[in-house]
Amino acid sequence: MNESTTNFFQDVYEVVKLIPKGRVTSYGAIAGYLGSKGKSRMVGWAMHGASGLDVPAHRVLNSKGELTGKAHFGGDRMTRLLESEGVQVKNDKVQHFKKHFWDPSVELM
DNA sequence: CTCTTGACTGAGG
DNA sequence: GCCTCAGCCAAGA
Repeated sequence: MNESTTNFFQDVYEVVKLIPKGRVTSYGAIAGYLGSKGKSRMVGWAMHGASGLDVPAHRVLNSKGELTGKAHFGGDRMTRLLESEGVQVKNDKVQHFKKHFWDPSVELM
């Protein structure tokens, strides 16, 4: 495995694991915290590979607070997980997104 | 090796 | 609020 690319994926997993219960963040926020925000798609791809790992990918949403990755969890699994953590989800979108938002570049400093 | 796709984002119309 | 475009880069066909 190449260190350049694989490290990014591992870093993403680590950051996602640090997301507190009942909090959510965005692909772009993680990408921006690690390197360039343009890598937001790679964060999404990292989540694709996070399936089966101990990574709360359901806490990672797009910039609008929508559950874009919900389809990859199978049905409403992602929605249920978020609601069970105290996050209100309506029409595949997180309510009070700004309130639940967890920014690694701020929280982790 | 080339081309397309995609769990994204911000800017512009 | 919706559509389009450009930038980002890995994986699959």
